[in-house]
Amino acid sequence: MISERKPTIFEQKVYDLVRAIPSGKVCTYGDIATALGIRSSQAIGQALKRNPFAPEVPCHRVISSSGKIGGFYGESTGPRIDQKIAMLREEGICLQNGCIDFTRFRHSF
DNA sequence: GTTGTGACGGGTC
DNA sequence: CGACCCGCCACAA
Repeated sequence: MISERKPTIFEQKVYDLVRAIPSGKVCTYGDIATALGIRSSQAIGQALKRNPFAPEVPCHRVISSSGKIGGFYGESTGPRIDQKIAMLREEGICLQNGCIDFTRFRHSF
């Protein structure tokens, strides 16, 4: 059981944006942060990491601006990352040497 | 109330 | 391209 805390307006906005990402598309922390009007992508990671909407919010569609997967879904930077990559592939997203070619899959808010 | 840290980004060196 | 610093939000101790 995950510790549920009261999601702040900020988090709710993050979840809403991430949830709005269509299948086969991805987005970066910076995009979300900018979309929310802030400059802190860390807060995005916090919100996603704390995300009480696990499968509801496709955190795996949120990646670093570097194209790296970062580390979401479950514990943290672990074997689940591979599962996420496989899932992204299923959605039509290709991995370039461990990096997502978000240049072709970047979602526009 | 203060401090430190975190799934980060961007700019600068 | 790698390393360092700053910024920014939320949460735990």
